[in-house]
Amino acid sequence: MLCRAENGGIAVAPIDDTMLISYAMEAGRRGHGMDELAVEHLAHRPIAFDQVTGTGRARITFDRVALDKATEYAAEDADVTLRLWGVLKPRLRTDGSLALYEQVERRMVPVLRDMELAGIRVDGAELARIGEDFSGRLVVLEKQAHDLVGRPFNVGSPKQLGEILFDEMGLKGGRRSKLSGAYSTDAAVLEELAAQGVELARTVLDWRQLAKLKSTYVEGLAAAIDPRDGRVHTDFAMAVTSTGRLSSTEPNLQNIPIRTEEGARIRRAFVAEPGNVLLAADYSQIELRLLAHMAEVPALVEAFHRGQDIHARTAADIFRLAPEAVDREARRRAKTINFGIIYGMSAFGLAARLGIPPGEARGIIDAYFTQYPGIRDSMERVKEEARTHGFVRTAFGRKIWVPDIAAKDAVRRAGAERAAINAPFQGGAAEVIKRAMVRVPLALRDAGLTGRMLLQVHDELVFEVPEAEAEATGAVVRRIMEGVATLRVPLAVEIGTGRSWADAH
DNA sequence: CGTGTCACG
DNA sequence: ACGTACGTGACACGG
Repeated sequence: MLCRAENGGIAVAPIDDTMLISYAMEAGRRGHGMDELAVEHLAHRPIAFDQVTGTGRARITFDRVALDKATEYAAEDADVTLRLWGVLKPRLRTDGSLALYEQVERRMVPVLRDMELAGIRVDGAELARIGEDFSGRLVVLEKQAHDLVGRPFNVGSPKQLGEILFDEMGLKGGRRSKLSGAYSTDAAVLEELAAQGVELARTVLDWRQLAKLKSTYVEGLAAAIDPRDGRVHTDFAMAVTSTGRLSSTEPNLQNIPIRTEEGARIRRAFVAEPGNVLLAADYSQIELRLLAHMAEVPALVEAFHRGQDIHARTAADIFRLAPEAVDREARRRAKTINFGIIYGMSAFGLAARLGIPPGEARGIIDAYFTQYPGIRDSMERVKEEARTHGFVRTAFGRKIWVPDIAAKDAVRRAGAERAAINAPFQGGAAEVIKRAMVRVPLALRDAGLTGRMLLQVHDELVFEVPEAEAEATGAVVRRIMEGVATLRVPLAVEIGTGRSWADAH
């Protein structure tokens, strides 16, 4: 990254970044780190960091590396970066990716820097209380599991559990994994057993949920609170995913629980500073809106313009029901198939999700494509584009490479076809929210508002704002987020505020 | 350190 | 006959 020195020489707003230049052109095709780019574009393998600092136990920090070695390493780093820039920068224009890079990706760097620096307040005392509660319940569940089996075992060991369920207890439904030959004991398997009345399965499911929440979130999050400000600062990665999405690490703040009551307690520990509220702004059904737009499906376009419940509308269309005849089950099935379409599903996959025979699932898919023929055509075009060029494009022109589309192995190839179908939706949504992210902070400043953008969770932005500014901030955020793209359907944003992240939904 | 599992969108 | 919905990251287990 080539940067202007500011803030004590810490890079904040790049002139250019070879990682992002590469990512703008070749997402999905390779990694974008300097070493990998140097091998690919300069036929040069840079000095390994491990080689300079030592490996394993011998590793030392860079400040203790001998000056001549440190100099060589650092100088090479600068040299390689400049040479990569000379090769890659001119390609952006001919590749057609210059606008994506300059107007979206590069402008995201200082935006994400501000978000990472700001962090979000997490109530450590509340996490501790949740942890105490979970610990007590885990002890009870563990004893219950041991009693059901008749002896102690490690509830957290899938291997031991599988052998108990399928060898000792002789239960049916044991699927052995291809690689290790171990029985699968994942949630789908245990839910099936629990439905058959196997008490141990429900106990383990409950234990697993609490154990997951306790180790990853209660303890992991508590350890990540910066004692200097009581806040958690994630690290957003801009060039990791194959689709244009961000990712978040150490800690990952893009997978904080919400779906269960126990999970929601964790999210309630994410709070605003006194006098402030958290404001959450979510794009409503953004991937389905992109589907309606890209496949030009008249019924779906109309439904979004009218503000209809899109899953209920789909249910009415494919099951041939009057709108008032759509019950919860029909809507649930339609919702599952709508998601399935976006994921490039198979009849088998849909059958597994709905718990129905594959033949019946096939019938539902046929009805869907009969009702919305534009979607079938659009999916075929996308697969053809992938086979012809090796990449697909989002509605805004980002190339997403799908190298496995040419794989000899049919299973890999089928997986690549599903990824190719999904990429324009997932990648298109990622671009919409990135465009909003570069505009919203400027718009807030222009409006004299002082709130800060803290988090992005794929279709959601989280802000911390003074209570008195909440309403005005929501109006600005909505205006920008809904206005960043003009599609055949409107973009809709749902906004909520509250003392905690859970309350903001 | 690979595998299984599971948290999110 | 096969394996089966897209994209991530973190943790525990066990060799």
